[in-house]
Order: sequence, then C-alpha cells, then structure tokens
Amino acid sequence: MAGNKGLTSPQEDYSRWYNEVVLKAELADYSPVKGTMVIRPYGYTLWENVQEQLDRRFKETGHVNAYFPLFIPMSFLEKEAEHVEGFSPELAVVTHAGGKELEEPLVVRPTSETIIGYMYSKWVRSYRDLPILINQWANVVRWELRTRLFLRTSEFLWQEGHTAHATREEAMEETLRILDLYADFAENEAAIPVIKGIKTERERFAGAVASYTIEAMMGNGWALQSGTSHFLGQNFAKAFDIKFLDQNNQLQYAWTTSWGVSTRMVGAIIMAHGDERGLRLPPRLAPIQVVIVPIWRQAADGKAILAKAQEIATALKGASVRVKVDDREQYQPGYKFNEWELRGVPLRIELGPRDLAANKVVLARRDRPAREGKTTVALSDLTTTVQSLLTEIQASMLSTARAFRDAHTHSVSSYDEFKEYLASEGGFFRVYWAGSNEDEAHIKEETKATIRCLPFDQPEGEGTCFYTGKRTNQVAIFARAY
RNA sequence: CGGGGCGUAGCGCAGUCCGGUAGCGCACAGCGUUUGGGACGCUGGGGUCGGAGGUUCAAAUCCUCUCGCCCCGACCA
Repeated sequence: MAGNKGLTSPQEDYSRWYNEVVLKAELADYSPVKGTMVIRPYGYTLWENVQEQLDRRFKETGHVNAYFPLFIPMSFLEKEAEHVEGFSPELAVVTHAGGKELEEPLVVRPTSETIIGYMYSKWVRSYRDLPILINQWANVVRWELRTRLFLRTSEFLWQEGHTAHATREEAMEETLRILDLYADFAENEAAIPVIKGIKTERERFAGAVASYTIEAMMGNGWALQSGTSHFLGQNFAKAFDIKFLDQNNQLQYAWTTSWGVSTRMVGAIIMAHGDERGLRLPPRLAPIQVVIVPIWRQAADGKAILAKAQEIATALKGASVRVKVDDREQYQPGYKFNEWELRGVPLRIELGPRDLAANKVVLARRDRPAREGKTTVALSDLTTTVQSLLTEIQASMLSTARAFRDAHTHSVSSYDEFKEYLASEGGFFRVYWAGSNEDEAHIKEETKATIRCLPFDQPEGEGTCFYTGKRTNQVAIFARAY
C-alpha cells in the first residue's frame, strides 16, 4: 500500500488530494462564510514559522513593523486609476455601521498602498525623512469568485512591505533586494526552488510600474506565484502627494515599493513537497520536527518506555529540536506512523522494548519511503544524529524539488509543440518570446497557460519566438498557474 | 453569472423511482483483550432527513417555492 488510507492519490486527482491533505492534516477548515477558512493550530504554527523567518530577514535589512487600519475610505482607492480598476471587482465595502448608513463607504483593505501612501504624505517633508521602510503583518480581503484553502481565500493573512525612497535607483534596489530575500526564504526555509523574474504587463500589480515575482512549481506541474515585489515608481506618490525637498531644495515626488508574501505560501509548501502519503514539511518550518512514538507489548513495558521517550524529548528540546511524544494510548503505533506521515513530520523516533533494552531507537525519515528511510541509532548519538538528519532532510527536499522542477521544465520551438507538451506533460515552458500582449492573451485563451515571468536568468544568444517566429533574445516562462 | 452535481448522525453514504414513521461503514463513549506499519469483541449515545408550504390516514420519499454547498468556465497574493 503506497498511500495513506483514505487519501486520494495526487496522481489521480490533484486538487482533491490537496483539499484532503489540508483538512486531514488539520492545517485548516472551512468556515461558514463562503471563501473563508479557519487556520487551525497546526497550520497556524506553520504560518508562524514562516512569519518568524521572513520577519527576521526584514529586520536584518532595516525594516520595522507597524500597523495600519483595516478600513480605508472608498475615495482613497479611487485616487490611483489603475489601482481602483484592478481591485474594484473584489472589494468588500462597509456601507452601514453604528446602526446607520455611513457618509462615505469604507473599503475593507484589499491591500494597503492607499492608506499608507496617505500617511506617508504626512510623514515625509525632507529627503532626511527617507527612506521609510515599513512592513505590516495583516489580514486583507479580496472577494474572490473561486476560492481554495490557502491558495485563494476571500480573507487571507500576509505581510505587506511599503517603502518610500528619495530616488528611483534606491526604490528599485529595494524592490530587488526584497525579491532576493523572498527567494532566499523560499529556498532555504521552505525548500522550494523559485524562479525570479519580472511580470509582463498583463500580470502586473494594479498601479505598479514593474512587478517582480518568485514562481514555484507545484507537484502537478502548475506554477504558483509565491511572493511579489513591486516597483511603484511615483504613481502612488503622485496620487497621495508624497513629496519631499531634496538636497538642492527641490520639491520631488518619492519613489515607492510594495511587496508581499501571504498564507498562500503554506499552499506552496503543501503542493511543492506533498506526496501520496500526505504532507511533507521542511524541517526548518515544521511545527513538529520530530515525533516520538512509543511502542510496547505489555502494560508493564509501557511505563519505562514512556519515561524514556520523555527523557529523549527533553534532551532534544534542550538542543532546540521541536519534538513531541505521542503518548496517546488509544491508538496503535501503525496508526500513529501513518498519521504523522500525513501531517508531514520530517523525522520519527520509534521506541520499543527491543530498543529500550539495546539503548537504541529507530529513526524514520519522512522524505524516504518506509523501510528505506529507517535507521537504528544508539541513544548516545541521538541528538547529533537528529540534528544532522534534519539538516540533511531539509537539503534533500530542496534538491528533490529542484530536480522535479527541472525535469518538468521544457523548451519548445513551436506553438504546436507547446500545446502538445502542455497537454501531455504540463510543467514549465522556457521559451523564446517576442509576442505581444494580445498574443499572450490568445495563448491563455487557447491553453490556459500564462507567462509566469520573464526570468532574470536570460540566455546569451538569440532564438526564435515559439509563437511569432520572430528572432529575439528574450525568454519567458509559460505555465498553467493557480 | 452560464453549464453540471449534491444536501439524510461529526464524516462518507444507502434508502427517494414504487409513501408505511430512518439505516450502514467510519468516528465517538464504557468495559475487556491488544500495541515493531492504520487491532478486535461486547455494550451504548447521537437525526427538526437543508428550510417553508402543499397532497395524503400516513412524506426522507410525491408536488410547489426557497436556501446552501461542490465541480467546470470569465478575475486574483
């Protein structure tokens, strides 16, 4: 039996598998309002670990956290033409409060560029007030038509960074610094390889001059935009009058950026690593890194084994390992093995009478199939072995994900070939591209694939556009996307 | 909003055609035996059959209206 009992195989029905994993692993549950979800403790702890690692990186690069309000005057949204056009279809608007109709409707923030722009205009007078490097952790609301747990919910959690700078160069540097930061997080914490690139006009954030993205490949070959960093130019500065006197006493508009990673990242972790047994969590983010499953035949053994399990747990905690002893008596070991595998715990310690007698334990790696992933280790070496195994699993998960992505990245030279491969294999398509906005729209209409980005990693030489046949030196990444 | 499907115990479903007063599996509770890859036995608790109205001696079942959810298409972190 390959998979977890009762779990749909990802090969058979990927989206069903995804939903089941989220629900059965107790990451989240549906909430009564359509399109909203409850993030359960296990899922929330995972999110907290994402937060912690991102937040650490923000602070290291000079950013500070603040909080801006949930409600935004409707008129603010309207100040930036593209912005309001982009967001108006999905706004939740409060028209009544305190028992009467409001004079001006309040928008529940879909993102906070506008209210933050408004505040920045109050705070900025001189080049000496710049840069402003603020991040906020918040919830936002976008009334989506089709929702999916973690990937697209009407309300979601995220961080949004909003910075203002004196020069174009500085703002652009910031935009790219954050993109690198996101990529570093994705690869080194989430073990998800990403492609850095710039969005085409069609996919650009409403109101931005340029949008940059990290794109990750999910287990079904689809792309997931996992973080974005926007260079906003002076668009919002002009809309909100963020002006300062420069060193030459000249009045200038500030240059702003915004960037975000959301709870969608949890979806990325699920889909980039999950398998037919369920979730596989990268050790650096896993709420539980090691689970200890005690095993005993006779009640008399139980006490000693549980005591030893606790002793091991204490030792591991002392070494900063997130460990849990599964001391539930109503479940058998086999059940627990499967359950913790479903929930993605990277490493399991099995401790039975034989082990106790020999001063050993069995270690089982989640990233390797049943027997292959099991080793026996002496108790005296346990802590160092666990630590090195966690490091190894983390690295192995990244390289496995990278190998998977590379194996599912194709380069095609004609549109027919593209369509054929997209239908049969899926995955990413790294192709020479000289098409127009309309060409892109047409391809999307016919194949549902979109340009995920124009990757930073561009070829040296020229090639022929797979769609238009024109010569070009630009490549694009096409894929089906969430 | 267009197309398709579904609402019966916490979950998954049967029962609906052909009306007779609700059942199965899992889960849950108690007791006992079990425990190295999803144990078993016995006992037990749990239902306004999505909602409202109608037909009928009698409605989960037939009729009318309604509400909600899921999947597929047009937008998005």
